[in-house]
Amino acid sequence: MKKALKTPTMKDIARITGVTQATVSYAINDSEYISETVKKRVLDTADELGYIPNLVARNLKKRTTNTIGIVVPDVMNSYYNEMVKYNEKITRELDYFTFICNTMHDADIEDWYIISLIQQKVAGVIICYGLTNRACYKKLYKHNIPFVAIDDEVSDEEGEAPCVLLNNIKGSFLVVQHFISLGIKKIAYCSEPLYNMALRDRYEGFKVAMKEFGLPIKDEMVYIAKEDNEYEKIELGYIATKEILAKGKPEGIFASTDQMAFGVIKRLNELKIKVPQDIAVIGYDNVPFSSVISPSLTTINQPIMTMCIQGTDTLFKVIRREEEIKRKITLEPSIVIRQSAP
Amino acid sequence: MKKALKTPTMKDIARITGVTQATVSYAINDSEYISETVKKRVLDTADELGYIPNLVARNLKKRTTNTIGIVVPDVMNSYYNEMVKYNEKITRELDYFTFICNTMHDADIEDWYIISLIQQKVAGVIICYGLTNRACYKKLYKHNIPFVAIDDEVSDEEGEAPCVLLNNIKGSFLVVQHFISLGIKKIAYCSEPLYNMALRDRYEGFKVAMKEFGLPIKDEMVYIAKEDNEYEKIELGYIATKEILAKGKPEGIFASTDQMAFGVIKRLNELKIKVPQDIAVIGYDNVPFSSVISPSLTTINQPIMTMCIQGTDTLFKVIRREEEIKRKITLEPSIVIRQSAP
DNA sequence: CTGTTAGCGCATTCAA
DNA sequence: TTGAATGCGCTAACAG
Repeated sequence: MKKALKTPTMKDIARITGVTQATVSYAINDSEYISETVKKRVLDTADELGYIPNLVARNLKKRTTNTIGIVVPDVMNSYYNEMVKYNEKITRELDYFTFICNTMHDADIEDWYIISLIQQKVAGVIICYGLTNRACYKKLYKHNIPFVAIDDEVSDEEGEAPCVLLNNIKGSFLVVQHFISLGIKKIAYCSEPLYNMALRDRYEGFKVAMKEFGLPIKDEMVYIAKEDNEYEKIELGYIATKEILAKGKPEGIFASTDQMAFGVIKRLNELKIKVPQDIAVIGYDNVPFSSVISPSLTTINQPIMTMCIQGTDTLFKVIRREEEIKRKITLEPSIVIRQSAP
Repeated sequence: MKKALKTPTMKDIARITGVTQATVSYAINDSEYISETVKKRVLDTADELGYIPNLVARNLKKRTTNTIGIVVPDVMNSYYNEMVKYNEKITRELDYFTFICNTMHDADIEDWYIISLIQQKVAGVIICYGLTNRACYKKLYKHNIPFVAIDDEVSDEEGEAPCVLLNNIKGSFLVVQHFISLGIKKIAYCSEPLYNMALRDRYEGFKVAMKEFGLPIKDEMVYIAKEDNEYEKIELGYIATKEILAKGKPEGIFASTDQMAFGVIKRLNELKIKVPQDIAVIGYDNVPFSSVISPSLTTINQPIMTMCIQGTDTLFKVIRREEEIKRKITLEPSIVIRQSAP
């Protein structure tokens, strides 16, 4: 059990200052039961020694940590990393640390991370966009780790947990509605694999809306990717467009994520098909780039900041045992109209 | 000191199996000095109880942890988050955990994170794109936390550390060279604030190359943002373009990052200025979107994957005390020619 | 106010 | 091979 050079501990400070280690602890933790003079002496030598508290020891003693885990499919995806950024900020401001858990929708990686987070004794976990491996929810629940799910619903059987939900059904409805308001009825749909509830709901919402407006859904106008391990999301949209155009002539393409929509537009641009004149395109997520691409992308905006604030807020309430919340919050999306479907 | 419900510990397993806690430890850690029969009994009850080792305790005992910190300016930036993703992957495969430290170039946040990482007793730190607060390097060094700097150089005075460097001077040279090969001599330069070595070197490289090719650098053709707290990078490029066009008529614009280049193109598109016919644009970083935007972006490619592998590899060598490395690795960039400057 | 004491859960030395 | 004992560095009763 070799180890780095020793860093000063409370014991060292105690020895030098001529008090007990407990007294040092009081001083460091600014206890009210300690004289100013002793405190000053202790803190001065602590300073001199460059003392930095050992959180591992403190955590062991307190039987809890000031770390949380954030589980996310892919930090490289614009939509997901926005979530990471906001959450990191909120968490940091509460003096908590964040373990980043990038799962790539892989059930085994999810499992490894959840187990490891439990071992690390994290105070809580934020799960963004759902877990492929549903058994993981049970593990967290069983081991008493508070968690919130953002944009995914956790059933009571999997472990009661607060959720911040987005009305994805409504979002898809807004898309179809907008297409129709443009006089577009031949609408194609493309999506990455239906990994999580959000994607399933978007697809479901599309079907519901089409039905509601009395429009048929033709199989050849729907492209749901099987596996995307080999492709980037953008590439997926590109491929989807190829497939769709090979089989039919839509007037509008609804991509279930902006990333895919970028691929769609890329392909259409290459084919010199005019967007939106020949084919209009609508995405979903309103990632920063959607306003940069040309034509700029009409898309569905999600209140990500609000989702994070609500989610983190709820998580910390549970961590602090202020409430035993199982509340579900549902937020509403809105449509952002830009050039690709004006 | 309230606490969550108790989870089973080695002691519990010991009591139930009728052995000592030490024996349980042997079994769990697969020690060679334990009989198969006892080991099986122990592991079985461990399983039954759903035992999960407490890493906090283990870490305290071993006086080291299996966590590292990754310090990065902004996970929402495509260029930076690629680094996070690769590093997370490599680190996870080594059974290590990653604390994400998002600094937004803020010296205070950097300081908070570095101090906290020391408190958390991380095994090492990966610093991407440099720290604004140079004193932080000294702290890590003083507290004996191994670290590597990626795309930043750490002086010996700040604490000797291995670095993975990129030849940013060369990258800028390639840009200027390419402009000239296109017959473009009136080249404008725009950059976000010169936070780190990479950005300073790119600017420096631009000046050096211009000089080498005998071209003048006019003040009005250079836009270095002062502060960008209020703006997104893309917005910065947008603003920079306004400023530059107000003062002159460049034939080419060199943006020090792709993000800024996107803003440049956005503005030019709005003004119906044709890219590259009227003004050619070259970025830097080769982020995934650079191939998606239209016109697609000519840019400088950085071997990010290699940087991560080299960086992490070096860090873990130091962590394992295999070598006391202070080596500096320099990688070379290359130009990717696309439509914006064909 | 300060010292004494007792662990937190685990790994590891030394005996047996 | 297993048990007993020790301590990692810290917090928090409790006693004085």
